[in-house]
Amino acid sequence: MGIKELARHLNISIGTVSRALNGHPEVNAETRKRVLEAAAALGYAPDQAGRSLRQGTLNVVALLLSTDLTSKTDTMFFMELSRGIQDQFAEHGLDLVIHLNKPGMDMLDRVKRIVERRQADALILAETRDDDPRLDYLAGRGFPFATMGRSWSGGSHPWMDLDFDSAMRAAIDRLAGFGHRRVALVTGDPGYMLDSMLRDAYRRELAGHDLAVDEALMIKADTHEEGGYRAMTDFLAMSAPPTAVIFPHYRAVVGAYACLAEAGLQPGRDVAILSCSADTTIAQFMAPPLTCFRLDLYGLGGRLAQALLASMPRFAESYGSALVQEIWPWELIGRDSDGFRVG
Amino acid sequence: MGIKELARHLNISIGTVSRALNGHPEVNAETRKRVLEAAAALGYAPDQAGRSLRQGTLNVVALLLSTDLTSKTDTMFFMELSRGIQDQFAEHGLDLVIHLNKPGMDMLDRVKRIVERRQADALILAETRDDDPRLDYLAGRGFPFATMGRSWSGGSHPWMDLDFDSAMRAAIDRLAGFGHRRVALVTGDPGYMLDSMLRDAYRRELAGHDLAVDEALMIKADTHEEGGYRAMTDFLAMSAPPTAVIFPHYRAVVGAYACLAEAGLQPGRDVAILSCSADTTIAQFMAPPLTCFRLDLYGLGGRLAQALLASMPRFAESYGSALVQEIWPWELIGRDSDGFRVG
DNA sequence: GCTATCGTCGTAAACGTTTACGGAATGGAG
DNA sequence: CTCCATTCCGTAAACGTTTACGACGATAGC
Repeated sequence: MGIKELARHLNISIGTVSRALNGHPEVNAETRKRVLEAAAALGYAPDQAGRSLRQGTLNVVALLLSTDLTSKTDTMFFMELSRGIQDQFAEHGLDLVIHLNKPGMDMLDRVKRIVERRQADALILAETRDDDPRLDYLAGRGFPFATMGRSWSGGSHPWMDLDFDSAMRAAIDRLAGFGHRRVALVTGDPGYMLDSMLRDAYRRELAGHDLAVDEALMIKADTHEEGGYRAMTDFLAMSAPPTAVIFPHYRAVVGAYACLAEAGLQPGRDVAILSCSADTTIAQFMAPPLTCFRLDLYGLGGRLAQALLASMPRFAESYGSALVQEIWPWELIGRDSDGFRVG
Repeated sequence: MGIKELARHLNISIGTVSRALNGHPEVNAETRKRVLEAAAALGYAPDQAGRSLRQGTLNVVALLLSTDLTSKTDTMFFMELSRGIQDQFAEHGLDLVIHLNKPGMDMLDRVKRIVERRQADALILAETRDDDPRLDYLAGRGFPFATMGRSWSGGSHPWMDLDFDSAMRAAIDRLAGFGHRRVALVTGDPGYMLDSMLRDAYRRELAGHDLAVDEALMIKADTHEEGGYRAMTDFLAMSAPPTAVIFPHYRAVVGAYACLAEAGLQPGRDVAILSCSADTTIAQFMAPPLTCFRLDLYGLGGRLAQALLASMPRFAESYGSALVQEIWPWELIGRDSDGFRVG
């Protein structure tokens, strides 16, 4: 069962067995074959704890999800991302541990605990905030980590992010092409980099289309159904409501649709609705189908994992040690929720 | 940083330090206080690998999710469940590792690998199938595990499940009360215990209401939006379509709604739609709001974790060693998707 | 024939922790 | 004072693996 038993069974020393299993060159080809066959036959697999202790590594990477996922954000997004990350790690014998935090718990404390107790070899953070203290802490300790989403400063850690500028340009191009001039934006808390960058891109692209930026049309709301419902309610109460609304978070769109239905209005006919979010199956089954963006989240997760691996010394030989920071494009999928001419 | 350094810093042996930290009784109260204070001050936390090696335990429980989550099933369900499980485990210093499998991979192999490589101290399985080979394997090896969902035989392992009978009774009670006599059911693959039990309960409750069971009204479909769309399409093509349809999986309802909209029909007026699924935020924002069931998934996850703990020898002292198998009730929340009289 | 090199393998230390065992000090009973 | 029990603590072994070091034989160079 242990390596000792395997060695005894083969009349070989445990040192040689270990070397044979780990592919070290200084072992006879025939000996290696015997060892591998015996290991397979006896179902031997090295004990993680022993190996971890010896080489000071756990083969575990933790993914920390910071907000209350199920109630506020898009679980689909993170499931698909996690799958991509995990499959990539699996090829290197690494496990992904997803840490879901209780709403009240401080994220920095959580990170500190994981680092100090050596619960993982590396960390992946998501939903980063501007000036996120977690990043400084990890960088200060020299702990390997990567993030989904960049900071304003860029930073010197690996990350993947989305091209908000081009997405917003495509969105506003499309809406302006339909004749819309009062285009609203509903984001979540701008404390998150995601929402902050969306707002930034929105301002820039409006200006690029010679459209005035009306601060009243930039609403901050919760990123779930009820948030979207309330935001839409606010818009309808205006003296001059927007003719088009961009919802980066698709769950908010569900709320907005409900609000419009109650008011006897129809998305895609009375108000244009467009979502800057990854395309989900539900988007094409909404009534009317939702215009949003195509995004390869599975692939993105895989690349994020690779970027992290490249920053870890033990994988330097297979990945080099380049700093990988990528901005992924996404492609607009026009559907019926915003397809009408105005004015 | 290790326990050695901490001991040297205190002029105490490492044995005593270890005992002090682990709450053993044979250590002076004042010594214990000094140790705890120093540990906190120096930020010492025991190394998992060393501890694992010594006491042959990893403090890790794996949750195995078997189907392709994001594309086929309800991610919300498992996120909420996971949160409950994890929070419960956290109180005992256990980590929850979620293993997402690639669609093509055999589940039994995955389980075997986890057990043989000692990647976890216990397992939680979901989406069990009738005659699931994983259960036999684990029981045979004496490996601690629990399942979300029971088998027909009940089995001698801990599980949590839902009370399908009472839910189906409430659903059919309600629909029959509105005058419906042709009530259809759309489930996923009956190979899964969940769908199998739903079909069973459906048959029984129809009979209990003196309604005939028409096999043509029991459709098997994929449990996502497109599956619901297709099922609804099939119903509408019938010479005598059902006047009410029960969709256990809420994602399928989204597809059904879309199908009805295209046909110029309205849920809750032309066809009654009712979902035997946990209430999600989206359900109340559908148009019309969806009748479904309230379920405390977070609490359920916590109980499932406790049930598993009770089956593990090392936690016998805190949990006894009773076999915990519970069937949870859920409460129908009537909304507008099915609220109309027929006939 | 002596030495150097190479290929292969065994030995033993080390990783950080927990715990069985035994010892020292103390206190109380006789 | 002796003896025993109790309280507290130090010592060292053990968990399963990896790897630095050295050993051994064989081969080659001179």
